[in-house]
Amino acid sequence: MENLIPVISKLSQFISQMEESAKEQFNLSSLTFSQMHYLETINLLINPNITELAAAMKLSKPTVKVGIDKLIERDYVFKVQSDEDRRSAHIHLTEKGKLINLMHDYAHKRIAESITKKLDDNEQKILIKLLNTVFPEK
Amino acid sequence: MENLIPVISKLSQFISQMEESAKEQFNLSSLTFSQMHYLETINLLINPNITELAAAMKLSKPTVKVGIDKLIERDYVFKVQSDEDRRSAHIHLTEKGKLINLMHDYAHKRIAESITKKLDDNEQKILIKLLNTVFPEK
DNA sequence: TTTTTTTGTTAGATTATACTAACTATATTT
DNA sequence: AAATATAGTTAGTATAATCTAACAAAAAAA
Repeated sequence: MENLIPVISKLSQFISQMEESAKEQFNLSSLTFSQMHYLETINLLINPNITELAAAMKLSKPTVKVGIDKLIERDYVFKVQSDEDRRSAHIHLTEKGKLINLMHDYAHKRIAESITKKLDDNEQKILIKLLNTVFPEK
Repeated sequence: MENLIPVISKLSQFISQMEESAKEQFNLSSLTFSQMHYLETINLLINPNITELAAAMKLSKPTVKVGIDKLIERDYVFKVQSDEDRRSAHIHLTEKGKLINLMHDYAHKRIAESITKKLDDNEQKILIKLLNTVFPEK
């Protein structure tokens, strides 16, 4: 296990670098970190309302309200009034907001490319098998 | 390669989660993301001056000056006047500031543990060997 | 059908983060 | 030695991010 730690450290740094550079390439540098965090959490929770989003992000509801208003103004998200509960609205990502997913996908693809470039076909197969054991599908 | 992308995606998310939970455990939740970024960059550049730090972070010097003043006030960093150039000072992490390194180390250890837990001794050896091929020492 | 709870909002305040312009002191170049 | 450049600071400003308190409207519980 001790031998694994340093290489995890490098892997972790490498992933961060690739995510950072993907962010630049997708012109998402104008988003603050906080705004990225909103978009990522909305994506994760799948169209949450303000209350759910505030709980997940450990922020007050007024804080989240203000943050979402700004993201609406800039066309990253929109609200859909709920049918079941007329007080509530679900927050959705716009096409522009979904760029954040494409950005992550792109980063992951680039990371996968860098890795496969250094391994032959057989090694690649073994690595994929091992990682799938660690992170099983579903 | 296509098979590698989804598992990279999971790995990337898992690493983020572990870093986040390590941040909480090290009582670094009171630091903003921006402040974490200062500490990480100072660590990376090894005691930079304000000008170098501003360049690396793509921020103006007055912005960085204010940010560093706050980190000094909270005892995360300190300045050491340069001998060669009396205009300049190097920024160092305090023991409290170095917590950020311990935090990352801890996260990496936890990640390594989770991975080894799912693999037998032989599989672990192979994984370490493959990752070392991808990220060679030095 | 009242009462209570929940969702979201408004208002008002504080602190963090960022900028440009202008300045001082020191180094470097001419 | 004088002119220019560099490191850092100060001042002033704008916007982002956060909070608590108080409220309206709707839903749920009594």
